[in-house]
Amino acid sequence: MNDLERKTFTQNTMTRTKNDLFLPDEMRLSELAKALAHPARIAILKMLAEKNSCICGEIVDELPLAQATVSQHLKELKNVGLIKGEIDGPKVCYCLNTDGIAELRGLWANLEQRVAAKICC
Amino acid sequence: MNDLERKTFTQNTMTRTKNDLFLPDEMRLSELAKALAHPARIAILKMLAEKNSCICGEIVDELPLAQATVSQHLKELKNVGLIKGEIDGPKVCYCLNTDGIAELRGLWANLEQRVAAKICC
DNA sequence: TATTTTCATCGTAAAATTACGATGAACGAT
DNA sequence: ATCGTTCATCGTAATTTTACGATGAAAATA
Repeated sequence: MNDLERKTFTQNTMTRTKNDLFLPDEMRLSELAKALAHPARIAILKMLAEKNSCICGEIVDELPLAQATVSQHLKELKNVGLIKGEIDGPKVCYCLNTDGIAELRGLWANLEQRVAAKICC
Repeated sequence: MNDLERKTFTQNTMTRTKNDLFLPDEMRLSELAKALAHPARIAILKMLAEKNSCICGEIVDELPLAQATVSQHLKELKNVGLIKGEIDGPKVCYCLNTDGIAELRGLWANLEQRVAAKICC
């Protein structure tokens, strides 16, 4: 059973038992959270929000990381759907992906509502 | 320069240059996001939200993971401040940590506002 | 006291993440 | 056509994460 098959199975049943794995929303939110699980990637999102869009070189210049490393972080953000990249001559213009941001907002809002104002034992 | 020194340095300056690292809020949000970066830990938070509190054994029973693995996930959630654990005889009662949840809500809300409604290049 | 239950920790293996230099491809400029 | 710039990718090393069986500590129970 590969990842796709497992995901599909989970989606079809919409239940979670001992032998099942996790729900689609849990999987997706964890993916998006993983994209935020490094300060450099958060810094990148903030830069793109401030400047609305940004060529790759500017991002590299502002981060304390090598160009190859920043490129790797950008790739992760793009793969998970939080940013987009558009080739502009020899440069690449990155910007926020509204759809991915909205998806993250929704999934987090859902979890946030569940965990709001709970009292401990 | 160890982690504490680096964090203190970053906090003192509150600026980010090529030779500096990341801002405290970026570091902290990435830590909290990392705690959400696994579907099992999200499932745990949801369980604790539903039942308000939960003994460790119930969590283990509902997750498709071994007891040792679940205990490790619980430890990570506790270390980052999202849950608390209280010893109750031979069992341990886990519950959400309101402070940690609130901190995550605040940090995410801040980032969310920045990235809201941006248009791509 | 001996036994059972509950859970954390240890040890360890496999996989993923992080980081960087080196290389190469694509493009504009000379 | 050649050169410099820009950026992705490759290869690789170090670290971290994930997972589980085995073990041990603590408490209730027999």
